[in-house]
Formats: sequence, C-alpha cells, structure tokens
Amino acid sequence: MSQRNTDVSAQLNALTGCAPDAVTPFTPGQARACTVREVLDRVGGKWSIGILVAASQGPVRFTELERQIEGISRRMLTLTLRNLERDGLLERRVHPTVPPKVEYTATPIALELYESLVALTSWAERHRGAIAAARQTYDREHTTP
Amino acid sequence: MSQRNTDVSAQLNALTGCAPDAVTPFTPGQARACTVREVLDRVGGKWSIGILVAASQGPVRFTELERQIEGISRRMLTLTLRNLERDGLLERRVHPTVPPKVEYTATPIALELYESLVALTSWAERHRGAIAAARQTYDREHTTP
DNA sequence: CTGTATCCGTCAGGATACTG
DNA sequence: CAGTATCCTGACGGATACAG
Repeated sequence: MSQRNTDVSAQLNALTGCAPDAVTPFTPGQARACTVREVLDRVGGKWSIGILVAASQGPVRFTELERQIEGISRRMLTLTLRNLERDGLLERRVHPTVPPKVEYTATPIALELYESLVALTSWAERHRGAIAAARQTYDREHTTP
Repeated sequence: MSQRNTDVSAQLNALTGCAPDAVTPFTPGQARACTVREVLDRVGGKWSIGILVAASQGPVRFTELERQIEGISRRMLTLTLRNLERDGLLERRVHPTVPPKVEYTATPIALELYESLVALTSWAERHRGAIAAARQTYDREHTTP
C-alpha cells in the first residue's frame, strides 16, 4: 500500500503542479502554499463553487443548475460537473426514465469543503470595502503622471 | 457614504464578474458563491498564495521570492506582486540605495486571509487521499470499455 | 432532458532579452 | 538588484449545432 500511496501522491502532485514532498523539503512554508493550491486547482474554476453551493442544498437536476447558475453555458456546466464528480465532490445519479432525469448531490467531502469556505466568505465580507478602496488609491497613484 | 459604497460595490462586482446584489436577489445561495469568487479572483492565481505565504513570515525581497517560489518567472513574480499590492494585501517599500532594495510585507488584511486559509489546508490534508482514490476509480471506469 | 462535438477567441502564464 | 518589454503557447471558456 505504501507503494501505491507513493504513486498516487506523486501523480496528484504532478497533476496539481506541486512538487512531490520528497523532492522539495527545503521551503517549509511553500508546502503549505502547495496544499492550498490543491484545493484551488479543484474548485478554482469559474463555476465550481456555484455548482457546489447549489448541490449542497440537496439533489439538483441538470436544467435546474443551468437556470440557477446564470450565465453558464451548457458545455461548461457539463465539464465542471464531470470534474467535480471525478474528484468525488459530486455524486451523479441517473434515473432511467424518459425523458432522462439526472440528479447531482454534494458528497460529505464537498459539504465539509463548503463549511471551510465560510471562513473565506467572512474574510471577503469584512475586507471587501478596504480592498476596493486600496484599488482606487493604487489606480489613482499609478496613472497619468 | 452610502452613495460611495454603492458605487464601489457595483464596481467591485463588475470587476469580479459577480452581478450587483440589487440585480440578483433571486438566488440567495449563489450570492454566497459569489462572495467566495471575490476571494478566488484575488488569490486564485498560480503564484499568489505562495507569495502571500512567504511574505507573511516578514519582509521579503524580490530576489528572495524568485528563489523561494521555485519555478516562477520574473514576469509573473512582478505581475503577481503588483496585483497583490494593488488589492492592499502587500506593502511595497523601496529603499533608495544602490543597488536598489525593495521589500514586500504582508498587510494585516493578508495575514487574516492567511488564517482563513488554514481551514482549507486542513480540508485538503484530510481528504487528499480520498480525492486521489476517487479520481483513480473514475478514470478506471471511464476509459476503454 | 441531458448531454456531446466543434470551432474559435481570450488571456494567464512561460522564456528571454534589455534597463535604471 | 529589481524590474520592464516582447513574443509565444496552451488551457479555459463562450457559442452553437447536433444526438440519445
């Protein structure tokens, strides 16, 4: 199993652009950064969060999402759903009826992720104003001498 | 101030691809998703987190970062630094010496963000294995019948 | 209803040479 | 040392049209 795990880890790291632990033990801080990257590479896409949030309320159908997400294309909806399913964040259940009916549900792992995201929303809400102000200041000072 | 805030908020939302609150009150869940997007649009870049982590330990110089970050190009380092500075997450201090010396320091806001990210790293560490396994399973079941 | 297949545009990001 | 200026590439994502 250790053999297996090594492979998996290396593969995962390769996929996420993170160097394998064994190869880069010299910058301890960056290991932490790398861990965060793993998450971002998974839910950093333009639509992932929206879908995850919607699916966290209970089973959702394809067309429901298409309407709820507002602006997503059919293609991106499918792609994002597949990726989330692949990572074990969504469960896809097909009802063999006619017309077809497919329901997506957030897995326990995804629900935990959703909880973790609360910390981020809190941060955004607290500092949203300060950030906007910082931008204005910066932009003002860096244009038209 | 309310006037000002409205403008800022609308502008911010425009910049982040989120619809202004007033315009989309119909999907309450997606508002939350939108808030998370604000964060991701700020630190979702390939190098932002790494730089933020490094700068959180104390003032860091340009070349220090270039070595520490491992794989970053000079161009992307500059760009990411500028963006973080613009959003008020980094402070850039120039020492008028020769040769020049520039130090980047994480602002209090950035440090708070850093704390919030801990929840995410914890999530990643707990489920990293499960996700890798889910991927293997998915890939096995979706290739060469 | 739930997708797949195609085509195409944009833009983050890499490599590298030059500069105050 | 700490950047800018260019050029170039691939991946992400939008717009349809078609299909089971």
